[in-house]
Amino acid sequence: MKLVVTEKNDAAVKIADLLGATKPKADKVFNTPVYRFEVEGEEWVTIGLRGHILEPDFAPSLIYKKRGGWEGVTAEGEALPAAVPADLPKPPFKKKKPFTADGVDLKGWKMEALPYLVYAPIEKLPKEKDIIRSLKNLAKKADSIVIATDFDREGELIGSDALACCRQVNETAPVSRARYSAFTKPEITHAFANLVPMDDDLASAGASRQDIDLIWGAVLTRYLTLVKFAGYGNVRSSGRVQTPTLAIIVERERERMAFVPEDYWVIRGAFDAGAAAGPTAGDGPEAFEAPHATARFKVEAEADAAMAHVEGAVSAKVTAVEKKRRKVPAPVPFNTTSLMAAASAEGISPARCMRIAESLYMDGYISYPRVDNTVYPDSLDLAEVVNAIAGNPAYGPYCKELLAAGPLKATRGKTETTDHPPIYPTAKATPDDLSAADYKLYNLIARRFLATLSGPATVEGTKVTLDVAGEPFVAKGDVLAEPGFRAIYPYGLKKDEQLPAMAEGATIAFNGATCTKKQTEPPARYSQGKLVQEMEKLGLGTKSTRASIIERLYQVKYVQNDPIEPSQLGIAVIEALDKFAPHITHAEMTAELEHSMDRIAEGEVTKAEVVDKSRQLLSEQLESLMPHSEEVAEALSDAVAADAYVGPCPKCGKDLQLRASHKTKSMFIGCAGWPDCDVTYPLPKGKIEAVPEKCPTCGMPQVKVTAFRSKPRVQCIDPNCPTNQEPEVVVGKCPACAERGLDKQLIARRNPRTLKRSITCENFDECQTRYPLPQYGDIIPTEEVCEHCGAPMVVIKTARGPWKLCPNFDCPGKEEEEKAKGGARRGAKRK
DNA sequence: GCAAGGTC
Repeated sequence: MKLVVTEKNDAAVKIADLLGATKPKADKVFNTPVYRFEVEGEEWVTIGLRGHILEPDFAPSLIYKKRGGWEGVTAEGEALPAAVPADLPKPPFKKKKPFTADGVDLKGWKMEALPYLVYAPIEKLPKEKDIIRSLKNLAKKADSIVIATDFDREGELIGSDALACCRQVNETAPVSRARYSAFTKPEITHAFANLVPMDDDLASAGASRQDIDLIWGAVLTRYLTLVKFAGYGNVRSSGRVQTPTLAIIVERERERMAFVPEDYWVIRGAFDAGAAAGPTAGDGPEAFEAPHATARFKVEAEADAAMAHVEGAVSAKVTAVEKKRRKVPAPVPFNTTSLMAAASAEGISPARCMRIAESLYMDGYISYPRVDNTVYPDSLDLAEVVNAIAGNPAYGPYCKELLAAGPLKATRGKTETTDHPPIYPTAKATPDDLSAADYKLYNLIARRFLATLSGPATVEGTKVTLDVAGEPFVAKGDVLAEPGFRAIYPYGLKKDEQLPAMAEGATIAFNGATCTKKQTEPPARYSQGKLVQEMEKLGLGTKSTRASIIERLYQVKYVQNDPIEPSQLGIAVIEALDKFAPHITHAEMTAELEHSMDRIAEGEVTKAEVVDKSRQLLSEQLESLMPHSEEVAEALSDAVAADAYVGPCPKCGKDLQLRASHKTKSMFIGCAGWPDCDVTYPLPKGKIEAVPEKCPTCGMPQVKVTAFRSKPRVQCIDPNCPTNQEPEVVVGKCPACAERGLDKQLIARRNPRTLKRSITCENFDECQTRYPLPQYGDIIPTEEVCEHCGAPMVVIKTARGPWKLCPNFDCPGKEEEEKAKGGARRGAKRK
């Protein structure tokens, strides 16, 4: 039997389909799907891994022996050579942690252990135990093994790990490597007819990346976390990719802080081409505004002079009319980065974009979403794809036009790789097939695909120069003359700015001018989409990891909001590392690593040499960091306090801070003077941010509250402040009391202690009737009563519009509603 | 309790 090992299940399916003389039979080994088929009478089986199946970790201890010096020990008790320098101080042999009698405990997070952790031996541990079990089971029976993982460095490493697992149970089966770069019959057939040996050097290059990432990440993360321990769950992480990424964000923030705004003045004139002289009503169809030809006056006196010149003028002369047509080229095919950037502009974060894309891919709606390629391969039948999605009525007519216009020709991007095709739709979907968010992304991908097959858009630009008492004004208008790809791809399209028709030499009405003082703006913060592009430019992360790395920065609270803003903690981490361990804060570390890996792959250096050199460098950086621990600790705790600060405590004057309750995992405001001062304030659900402005009514601090899917609102932290008082609203009669012949009122009110709002019976003690209410929105009673449970219906009026509901959570009507909704939408079904 | 890289 021939065993073929691929990187993912999908690849195992495709290879079986393409090579099998017989139709492959889907089977399972334990819980892992495998595919059996025959080639020239021989039995073949393909198995898909799940990416890396082994994971590096530190061996549990580092031992110093009086004879023989340092030794690493793996979990199995095998001695490993560790590149420990001879002059590394001997650990104090105490029976106390972190140093055990045997040596240094590498699993315990102790500051004193860090210099040893740098040199800790690393072993590879199983990560996907189920898959490894299935793989070994097949390998035992294999006569030969073909490693058919992806054709890149990580693929070689994944394959080499898989082979190591196979070798544990089968030492003799011959092994070869299939190298392919597309799932097409000719490509796969060729790869299996021309098998090559495994490239151990390339796999070593990948393994050195793993080791270096682990060592640097673990040492610096533990350092930052321990230097000012803030309780479990407060990890201050650092890594080869995330830290330089954070540094980019912090650098932009520094530029913004250092920015000195400059004043400038803008003059805008009001014109009306419908009349020969002003003043006119100025709101007719031919009225328009145009700025002075000097877009920005840097000197106020000059702006004043221009204003003085046009003062009293009632007409303007059209001195020039210029029309220019320009072509906007159709966009190029989507790869992962450009998809994330486009989705980010539509309000979908890169991480969310990739989660949705993964699920669309798994359900067969789009092609493989992790690609660098931006050129459709020749093997992709474009017309077939167009036909496949034409069933969506929103695309149908456009698809017809495209197909009727002759052979399809697609735009090409700059990156051409052969691993996967660019991202395109693979099946029709309509808003009824998908949840709203899934469809939004699908729609973007489908429309982008059609746009890449379309012609350019033609924009007609009109530039009209006007003269008002010797002062030049310039009116500009852009109109989409020929939509081209814009007919199907409206993303990022500017609205038409149509100027009224004007002839050169004509006189039109001038309705006066305004002069406005403005200030130059600092460079903008990065949006998540822009940051992904910047990371790609700097070689930070990969198509598969960038989104999750940005998400990680949010998770550890180094950054907040979108556009991305660093927290004080994020800034402090970068400042500390920049000062004492600058290597980790720069993208060059990755560039150097890439270079070293190329050399390992070429056989010029060994993995051990590269990793040892990196260890030495880390050791130096740690040595410069350790003596300044007090300074770093103080900077970090000051930053954390600054991030949490909301204002002064009214009782003791110390800082009021945002805090997380350990018990309920919710946020509240507490005094830094606790336990001496017991002042606390409750907070509503949602994201909370401190704002500098005090409450205009009572002078207490305020917070910005962003509840789920609603607009942010600023509110006073004091529940007793008049601004937080809501009138109690009588919404109707209590149905439970009515049943017992009592006439009791149901009242909507907010509990000042918990801030929760509910409808409660005035006779609650006896009848226990209470209905929960949404946190925000005005409550408006109605005369109606729920047909299912008899509770009074209420209308909630929010910014998103009013909606009527039965407040009873257990109302039998709710279940029916759920049933009616359920199943129709995939998104609802999934969660 | 760490990283970054695959993939679910």
